[in-house]
Amino acid sequence: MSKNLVIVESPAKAKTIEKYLGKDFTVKSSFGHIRDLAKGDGAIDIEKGYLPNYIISPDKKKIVTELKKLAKGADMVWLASDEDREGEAISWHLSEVLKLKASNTKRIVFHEITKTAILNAIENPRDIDENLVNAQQARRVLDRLVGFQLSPVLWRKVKPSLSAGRVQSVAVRLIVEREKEVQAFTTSSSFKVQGLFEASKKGIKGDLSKRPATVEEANAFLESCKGANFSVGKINVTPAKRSSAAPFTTSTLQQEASRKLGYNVSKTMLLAQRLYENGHITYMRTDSVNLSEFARDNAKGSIVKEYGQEYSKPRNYTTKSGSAQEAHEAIRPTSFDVSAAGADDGQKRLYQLIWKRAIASQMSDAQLERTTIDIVNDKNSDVFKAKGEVIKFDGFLKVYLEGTDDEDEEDESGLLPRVSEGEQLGVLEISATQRYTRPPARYTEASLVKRLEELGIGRPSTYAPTISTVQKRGYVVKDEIEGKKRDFDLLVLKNDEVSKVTNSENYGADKNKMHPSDIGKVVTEFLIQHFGEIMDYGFTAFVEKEFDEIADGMKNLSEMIDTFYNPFHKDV
DNA sequence: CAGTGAGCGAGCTTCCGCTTGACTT
Repeated sequence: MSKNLVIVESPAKAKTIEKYLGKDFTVKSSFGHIRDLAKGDGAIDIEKGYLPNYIISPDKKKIVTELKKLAKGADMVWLASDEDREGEAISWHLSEVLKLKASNTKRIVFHEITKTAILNAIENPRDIDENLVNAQQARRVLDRLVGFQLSPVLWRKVKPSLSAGRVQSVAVRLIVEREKEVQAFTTSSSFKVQGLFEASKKGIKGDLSKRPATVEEANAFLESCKGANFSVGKINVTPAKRSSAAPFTTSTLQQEASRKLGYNVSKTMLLAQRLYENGHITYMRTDSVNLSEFARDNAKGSIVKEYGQEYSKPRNYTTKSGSAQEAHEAIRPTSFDVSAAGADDGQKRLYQLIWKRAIASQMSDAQLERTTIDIVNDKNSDVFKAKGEVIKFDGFLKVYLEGTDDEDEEDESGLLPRVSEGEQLGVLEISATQRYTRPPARYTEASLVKRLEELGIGRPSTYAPTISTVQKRGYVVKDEIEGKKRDFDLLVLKNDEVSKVTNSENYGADKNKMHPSDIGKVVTEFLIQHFGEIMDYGFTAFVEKEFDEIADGMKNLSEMIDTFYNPFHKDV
C-alpha cells in the first residue's frame, strides 16, 4: 500500500499526475461529485436552515468503497479536486464520506497539469475552505428549490413531465424572444449601387456611399450618371493590424466547431472527450484562456522551427467573462509539435482546429494595409468608394482565421490597382440592386451557448446538456424552415442606357437553427408572468454575487436562501 | 361465462454541476 493517496476529479488527469509523482503516490479519481442531494422533497430541511440531506450517488458507490479502503491504508490523503466552487465541495464531500482526519488530510490545488505545477502544489497544501463549500451548497440548494418547486407547477398547469430551472428556462426564453423579434421584423429595402470602373485595363469595384430608398431614386441616380466622367478623388492608405484570438475555452470551441466543421455542441464535446482521454489535448471543460508557461515555451519552439522567429509572439490572454472560475488551462494540444492526432476523421478535424487556434494565439499580429479610393464624377456630388486590403505580413493568418456568425455579404476587398489622385477612370457599368434588410438571426446551438456565457448562465460542463434538455422537453426544435420567394429590382447603366429587370430570390430559409415550440412559448409566457425574478436574464448574475458573499464569509447560507425562498414559495 | 372497455387511483416526472462508462438501439 502506497503512503500517499491523491484524489482528483478525472481519471485521465490521475494517470498523468501519477507519472509526475512517482512510487510513493497513488493517484485516483472520484469521477466528479460522489454525493448529491437525496431524491425527493426530503432532501432539504427548510425548517432547519435549509439543511441538505446528501446521499452517495448510486453510480459512485463502487468508487467510494475503493477510495475508503485506499484512504484507510494511506499515511496522507491529498484532496486535489479543482480549485473552484464545485471542486472545493467535492473535496469536502470526500473528507466527510471517507471520514478523513485533519491530521492526515491535505487540500492541494493546481491550474495546469504540468510537473512543476503539481510539485509546487504538494509543497503548498492548505485546508478545505468551508465558506467556499457553503457557497456551493447554497448554489445546489437554490437550484433544487427552484427546479423542484417550479416543475410541478407546470405539471399541474400545463403538461406532465415538463421542467423549469434557473438555467434551462432562461435559455428557452432567449429563443422565444428571438423568435418574436424575427416575427415582428418588418423588412424594408434600399438599393445597393455599385460601379465597375477601369484604370489602365484593370477593374476597380466601388460602392456608392448612399443607398437610394426607392426604385425611382435609384433610377434618377443612374440617369444622373449618364455621360459622366469619373476620376480618382482622395486616396486613403492606413496601416492596420489584426491580432489572433485567444486559445479555446469550451464555449469558443463549440462555436468555432459549429461554424467551421458543422458539429453540434454535443458532438464537439464527445470528440474532445476522446482526444482528452487519449492524451492529445488538455481538459475540454474550461472557461480559462490561460496557457501554462510550459505550453507557451513549447508553442514558441514549434513556431520558430516551423515558420521562423518573426512569427513568434508569446503572450498571455485574460478572460473577458466575469463568471469565469479558471480552474484549468485553455484547451490546447498537449504537445504543439504534434500537428495531427485523433482516432477518426471527426477527432482529427477537431484536433487540427484546436492545434491551429492554440498555436495561432502565440503568433505575431498580421500587418495589413487598408486602402480606400474615392471615385468622383462631374455630374453629381456622390462618391463611390473602392476598398482594398493588402497583407504586408501574414503572421498568425498563416495558420488560422477565426470564423464569424455574420451572414451578411462579405466585402470582397482585395488588391486594388495602382492609381493616382485626379486620374481619369473608364466606367464599364453601374448597377443598383434592391436589397432587403434582414431580421435578427435565430440561434444555433453554439450561438445560444455564447449568449448564455455572456449572461454568466451555466457552466462549461452544462452547456451541451442544457441544449439537449430544452430540446428533449420539446420547448425548442431544430427544424428546417423553408424559404419564400420574393422579387427584387436590378437597374443597370451601361453604354449610357439604363435598363431594368426584376429577378427573384429566396429568403428566410433556415436550417439547424433553434426556434420555440408552442409548449415552449406557453411555458415561457407563464413563467415570466408568475416568476419574473427567476426568468430575468440578470437573475443568475445576481445570485452569483450572493454566493460570492457566502464564499467571502460575509453572509450565511440560510440567510441568503431565506430572502429568496420566502417570496418565491409564496408565488408557487 | 369470457372478453372488453370505462373509470379510477397510485406512482412517477423535475433542478444544476462534477465526472465517465454501462446500458440499449
